[in-house]
Amino acid sequence: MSSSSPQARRGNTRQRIQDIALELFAEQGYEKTSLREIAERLEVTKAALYYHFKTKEDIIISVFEDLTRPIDELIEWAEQQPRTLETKREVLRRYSEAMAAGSPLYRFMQENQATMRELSIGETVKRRLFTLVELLRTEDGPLTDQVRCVSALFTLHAGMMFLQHVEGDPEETRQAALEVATDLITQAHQAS
Amino acid sequence: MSSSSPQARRGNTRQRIQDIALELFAEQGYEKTSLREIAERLEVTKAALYYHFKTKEDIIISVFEDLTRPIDELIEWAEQQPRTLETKREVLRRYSEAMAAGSPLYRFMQENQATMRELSIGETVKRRLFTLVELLRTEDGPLTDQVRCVSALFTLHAGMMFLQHVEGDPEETRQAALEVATDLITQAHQAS
Amino acid sequence: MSSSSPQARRGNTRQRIQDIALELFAEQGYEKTSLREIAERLEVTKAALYYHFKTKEDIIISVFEDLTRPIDELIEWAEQQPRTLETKREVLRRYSEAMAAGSPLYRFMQENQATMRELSIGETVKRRLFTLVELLRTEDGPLTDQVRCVSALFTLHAGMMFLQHVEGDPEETRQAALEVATDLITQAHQAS
Amino acid sequence: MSSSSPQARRGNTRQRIQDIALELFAEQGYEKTSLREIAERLEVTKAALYYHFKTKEDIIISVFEDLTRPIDELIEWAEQQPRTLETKREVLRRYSEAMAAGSPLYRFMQENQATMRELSIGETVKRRLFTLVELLRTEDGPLTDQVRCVSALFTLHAGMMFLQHVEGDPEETRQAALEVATDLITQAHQAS
DNA sequence: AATGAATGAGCCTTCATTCAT
DNA sequence: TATGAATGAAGGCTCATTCAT
Repeated sequence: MSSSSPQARRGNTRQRIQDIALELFAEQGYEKTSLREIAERLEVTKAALYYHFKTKEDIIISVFEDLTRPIDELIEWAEQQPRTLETKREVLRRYSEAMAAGSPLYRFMQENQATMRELSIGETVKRRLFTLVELLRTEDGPLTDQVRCVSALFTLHAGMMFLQHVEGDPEETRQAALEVATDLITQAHQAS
Repeated sequence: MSSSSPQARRGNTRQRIQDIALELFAEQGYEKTSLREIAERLEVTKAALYYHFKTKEDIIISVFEDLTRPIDELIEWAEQQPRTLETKREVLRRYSEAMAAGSPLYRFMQENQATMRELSIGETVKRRLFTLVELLRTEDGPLTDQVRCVSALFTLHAGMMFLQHVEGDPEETRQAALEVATDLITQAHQAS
Repeated sequence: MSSSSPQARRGNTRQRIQDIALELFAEQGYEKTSLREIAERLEVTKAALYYHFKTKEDIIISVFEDLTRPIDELIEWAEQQPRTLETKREVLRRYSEAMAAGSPLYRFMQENQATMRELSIGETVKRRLFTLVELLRTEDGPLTDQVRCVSALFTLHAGMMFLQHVEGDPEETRQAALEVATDLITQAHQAS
Repeated sequence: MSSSSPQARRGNTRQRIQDIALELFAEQGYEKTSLREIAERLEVTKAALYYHFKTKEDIIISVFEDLTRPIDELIEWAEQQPRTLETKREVLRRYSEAMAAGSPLYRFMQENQATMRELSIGETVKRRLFTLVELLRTEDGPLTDQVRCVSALFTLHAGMMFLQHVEGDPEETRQAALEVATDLITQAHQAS
């Protein structure tokens, strides 16, 4: 699998910490995962983690920043586009892709919302979500249409998290979720 | 709100523990809430908690059992009904109501999924969710329709959790979410 | 020496922690003394210390408060007396006695000044010392006389700390230091 | 003050380490100052410190040796002089000057006595102090006169440390302290 | 019905130090 | 003349839990 000779590990310890940490955080939750555990899996000492990251929180923050950059870029892009239906569809498409690419992180965020709220990145996540909704929704439309936009986003999440446990091919499921989500914003868009 | 004179508290300590515990668990998360904190808020000692509950987990379990009974009853009822659209609508309606009635618990479960998975009740929650989906969905329909059913459920959740932070009147929002969810299963139902 | 059967220790653990802690702090310094060490000497666990005190700092603070009360009382008393030479002599006399009574603490404070400065009590100590000087000195006298008053106080400290290592009978040394200190303030008092 | 361009720093790193270390040790205490902190202030790595000094203790020792040489020379000189009052006065004068010249170190030693005791130089300091007292005092005189000699030394210390926080011009204060100290040994000398 | 006192395990973090490069 | 990467030991502190009273 991954090379495990001490020489081969040189120079990429930081990356390895991020990988293992995310894996464990997603699997067991943030608070239930101790730095001891992460260190053991990497066959280094706890102190080595502190050479690369200032705190436990720092580890998840760094992973977060790496893996959510696409979302930031998506938002930046979308803010410059006209608020057309096609733009909204593209937003959902790219959002779905970004989630698929960083799926363990998104799973982590979904399942550790209480933790996220106390983390310094929690605020960022929240703001980002609101901005995204803002980009999808139609101002002054009926309440149900606002809900449909939020629902579209949550459908993508559901597609990633929940549905994967049930249905068959992940990619196929993701596409189906994307279709349903697109349907929802389409309804909302056309109503107004 | 609740009576706070020492005499008035006599005999209902168990209930008070459950109330405060749920409040704190929902607010700060399960692991971040210590028994010390709960005890302090109740102005009793930690040891007193152990008179009423065997473990920390026991507290949340007991709350869970009290507040999710309506869901169990809903499932029992639905399983005896014909799989008509009207039945499905009724399921959503009652599910939405149950969530509104025990909202701190549902918020807790949503925001502490990682924790729930390790708790003994986690399995129950999961099974219940699957059963609910089973009752809503149409077998052998296209994948998108299956997704729509799951999405309907998640829309109700979104209506409770996320939307409350944004829109105005909670009850109005809940109704809107219910309407969107009903729409979704209606589409799914009619397609087949 | 002290009773060491578990029964006999019941109920006075708090006191025992204070005693041993002060002893170790005075012997090895504050930072060099770990809670583990204190706990081991008491044959309890570290956690037991935390039942009785909120932090390590809390331990030394509580000892400090117990053992410096006489100084506070002395200051209160002195502030109500006329600023006569006799009053000043009495201040020195009682100060010397208070130090003798709580000598390990005073040794600790003298030898851990850098630490004291960071502790919350550091400020108190400093203020108290200034007040004491204020009570002894003669306003508007020549600078040398001000120095003599400070010097008198330091002579008492020297009598406690340094001289004990050298000369013979502690009590005799203390009396000698007191005499020299009294001489110093007498000179300062009469000059003006 | 000190040149800070990288080129200018070449070759005097050792000196810079000593300077910053002493500054921090005096400011925050020995144990509270970490090598990381020193390295950061110098904008080098911790490992660089180990190129110049074998251990943390080594740093303070080297500073100590540089700055206390005058005292050693003073003692050597005094031991060859007749035990006259004039000699004693000269001892105090030069001692006071040496302290003024290396004041951060002397402040450090005063405020970190507990630490000093564990350091290898602690013994040296103590021995030196005893020798100094020996040179000032009059053998076989009454105990109070012995105390006066010790008190004279402590007065100089007080003049450096404590009084600086209060009175105005440092140099003036130092002179006043020297005068009081001289008075004390004069009394002691003449009594016999 | 509840308290006082304590425990054992574990947590995050920091430190002085080392060594190959 | 220094750095990058890591270690071993320890530190202060918190937690869920227990039990005699």
